[in-house]
Amino acid sequence: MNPATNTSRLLQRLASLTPLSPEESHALESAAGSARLYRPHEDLAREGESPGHIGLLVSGFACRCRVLPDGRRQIVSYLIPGDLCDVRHLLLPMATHTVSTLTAANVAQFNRETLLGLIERHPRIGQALCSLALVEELIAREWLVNVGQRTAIERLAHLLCEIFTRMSAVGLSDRGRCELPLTQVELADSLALSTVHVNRTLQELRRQGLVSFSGGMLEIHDFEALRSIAIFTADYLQPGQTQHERAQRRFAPR
Amino acid sequence: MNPATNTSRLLQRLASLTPLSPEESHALESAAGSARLYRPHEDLAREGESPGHIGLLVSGFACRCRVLPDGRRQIVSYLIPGDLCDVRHLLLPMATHTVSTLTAANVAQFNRETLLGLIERHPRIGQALCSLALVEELIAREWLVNVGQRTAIERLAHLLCEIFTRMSAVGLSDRGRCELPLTQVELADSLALSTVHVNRTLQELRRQGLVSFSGGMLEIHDFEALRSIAIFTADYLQPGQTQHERAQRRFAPR
DNA sequence: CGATCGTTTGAGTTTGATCAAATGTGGTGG
DNA sequence: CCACCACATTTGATCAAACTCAAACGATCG
Repeated sequence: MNPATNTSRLLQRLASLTPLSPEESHALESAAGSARLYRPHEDLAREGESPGHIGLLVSGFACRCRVLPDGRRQIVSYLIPGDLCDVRHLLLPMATHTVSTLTAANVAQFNRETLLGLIERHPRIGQALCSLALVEELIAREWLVNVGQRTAIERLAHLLCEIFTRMSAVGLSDRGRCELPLTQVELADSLALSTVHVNRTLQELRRQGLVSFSGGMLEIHDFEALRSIAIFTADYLQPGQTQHERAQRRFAPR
Repeated sequence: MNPATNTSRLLQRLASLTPLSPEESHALESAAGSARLYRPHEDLAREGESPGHIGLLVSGFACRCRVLPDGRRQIVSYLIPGDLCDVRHLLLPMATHTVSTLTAANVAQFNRETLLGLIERHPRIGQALCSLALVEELIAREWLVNVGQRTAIERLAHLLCEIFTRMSAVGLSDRGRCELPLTQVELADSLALSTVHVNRTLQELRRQGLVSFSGGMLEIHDFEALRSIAIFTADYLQPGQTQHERAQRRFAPR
């Protein structure tokens, strides 16, 4: 891992969806504003507002969530380094979800107008960003399947597989381990389970020797077994790959 | 309602997101291939395949769903007239969901290359289509909140509110009524409930005098009450509107 | 050294699932 | 026109996954 620039993880992800020329990459890179540091549990965007810039999570974790008037909360996605807070605000003015940091986080800002101008000159960049948004949609759909059809243990296993795979894709995993600074309350709000049940389900995964999860660190001891419990496939995370490429890498992603 | 052309409902929806010039509209209109008629329960796209064209549902209903290897099925969205089957295949080659008709359906085909060429000449069209995809993402997220946080009766009420609002937006509702050719099995697979429970929940909505639903026709007797049970707001369906516009129309959508 | 936050454990409850069967409702073909 | 079939809806009875409530335990921190 070379020392990451603000945009390097984003570019890494874009490259796997829509190949960008060096100039295009560079143009995007230089459009990024300097990063601002946020503290844990600060809001990056609030439901109903229309921010004038697009944030790029450089480091740290954040989540996107919706809260019903009576307090029920559903986390609808996690943001990891390299994720854009809201590509959709380029085109749709109003935020329909709140985005909050989970940990301290560095967020680089793209000015909305600057980015729109950039896309006009480099349509490929627009395509790439749009692809990124489409992948987010696939993830949202997979979460729906998860919460709708899988049992508690399958759900949890699936979430862990997904996050680990995404972390790996931006070089943030190492020998089966990655950072994962989530509390059981947050897991519960993601999986639509109670905290108590998440706790027991986690214990079951530990008991089976599949994962360790404590101190903000996730370690997967047996990815194949976890994946099989979860009925997880990474297709939806790498929709740019053809079947053939995927087959070749089947045993590679660690 | 003037006699609808193949693309008129699509154009109607696009107009509310990204204003298109008459030329742009016309260009898009003439890019549409002739419609093909499908029978009920035919697949328009299959998981894992990469279709060479983009379908536009001209009439009829369809659904997008994922099936787990053991048969559990989650419907992840409904397609109504004016919806594109898969904008995302413009950029992402592989289908991650199966799309099937629910009723007989007319589907106009856009050739993928033609449409990409069109977008190159008219970037605004690209923007508009991208916005459309973003709205689908918002819908998917709302479904996640629905299945994750709402009770059975809230879920069902929410789904009915959503579909009715979408049907209204393309001129397919009339005095509180719209077509809705879904079986209770399909409702169950959308809401992550059992058929039996959907049946009982529907009865409860009927008992409260809120809706009628039979023979493929939905009638909402008290939208306000239904909406209040569902904790429904249409924000996510009309994200192009500013707060102000929405306030003005609050009492208008019928 | 309390205070706060997160995790863990136990006991009882509820929502919605499952199973099984009865009752419509169209369609088809004799 | 009726017998039949497939499919959808409805009802009843039982069951289980996950929830709620309550309390204890454990870290971390000013």
